[in-house]
Amino acid sequence: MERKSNSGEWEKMKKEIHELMTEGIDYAHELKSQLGSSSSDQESREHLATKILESYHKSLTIMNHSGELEQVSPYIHGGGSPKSDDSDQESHQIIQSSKKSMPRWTEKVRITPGVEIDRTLDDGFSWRKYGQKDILGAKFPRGYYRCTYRKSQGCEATKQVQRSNENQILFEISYRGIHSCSQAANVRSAIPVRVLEPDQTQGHENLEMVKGSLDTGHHNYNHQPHLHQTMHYPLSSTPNLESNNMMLQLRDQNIDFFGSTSFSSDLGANANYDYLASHNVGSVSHSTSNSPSESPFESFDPSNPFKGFGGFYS
DNA sequence: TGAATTTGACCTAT
DNA sequence: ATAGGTCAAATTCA
Repeated sequence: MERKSNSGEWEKMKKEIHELMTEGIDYAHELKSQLGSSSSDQESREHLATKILESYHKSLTIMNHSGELEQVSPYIHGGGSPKSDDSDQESHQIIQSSKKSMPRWTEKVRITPGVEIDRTLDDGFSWRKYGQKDILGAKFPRGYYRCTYRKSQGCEATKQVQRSNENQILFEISYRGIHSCSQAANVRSAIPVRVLEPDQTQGHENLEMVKGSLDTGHHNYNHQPHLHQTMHYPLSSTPNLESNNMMLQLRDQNIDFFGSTSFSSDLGANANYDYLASHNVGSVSHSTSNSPSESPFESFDPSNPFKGFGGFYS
C-alpha cells in the first residue's frame, strides 16, 4: 500500500497524530481537573477546550492530508500552544531508537498526589535502577531502570522515567524490550483483563476510541510494541502483559496507527504540586524495596507513605 | 550480608 | 565535541 511506497511519510504522520492526540488528552485531563475545581478561571478552561479542539482538528487534518505533514508540523512545534510536556521529543525518540531490535514505547503517566502513587506508576514489574542522567533541556533527571531479573533470567526489559518539565504531575515512562522473566506471567495473571472493542480497526476509529475514553472513562490498554495506540488507563489498573493478547488481536487486524503508546492515568483531580514536589515520584519498583534518600526533583520526606514507590532517588 | 541505589566514569551515537 | 546511555565501585538499606 502507500505505507510501503511512502513509509517515511507514514511514520511521520503517525508521529504527528500521536503527538497531537497525546496533547489533546493531556489538555482534556487538565480541563477535567479544572471543571471540578472552583478555583480555576473561565479563561483557562476555554483555553484548554480550545487546545483540545485544535488537537483533534489537526489530527483530522493530518489524516485527511497525509502529504501535508510539513505544513502541520511547524504549527505543532512552533507557533502553537505551549506544550504541556515534551511528548514530541519522546515521539522522535521512538523513531530514532538506537537499539533498533528492541521494541520501544512510551507511557505518559499522570499522578495525583495522595492517591496511591505507587499503584499509579506501578507497571507490575520489578525494576532496578542502574543510572540517572541530567538531560539537556530537562528540568529533572532521567532515571534508567532495568528488570530486576536481568541477571538471573536474562530479561532484557528496560525503562526510562522522565518527569515532564512543564507539568510536574506528568511522567513519561519509556519502555524498551519485552519482559522474558517469570514475573511477566505473574503480572499477567494478577491484573484484570481489558480488551479493545473489536471494531477499533481504523485510524479514525482510534480517534473515536480516544474521544470515547475522554468522555466515558472507558479505558483500553496496550503495552506492546509494534502496535501503537494512544490510550488511557485508570489508576486502579495497570497495563500489563494481558494487553499482549489485545495487541496480537489488533495486529492481526492490521492495526498500526500511532507511533507509540501513550497512557495517561485517569487522575483528573486537582493536582497538588506541592505534595508531589516533596515526594519521590519517578517510577515504581514493584516488589523491590527502595531506599528513599534525596529526590532529584525535590527533597525527600523519609516519612512518606509511598515507600514502595521506587523512583528518582539520588 | 545480600540486594538495591547512587553517582562519576566510560562508551557510543550523532 | 556533545549528549544520551551504561557500567561498576562505593554506599546505603533491610
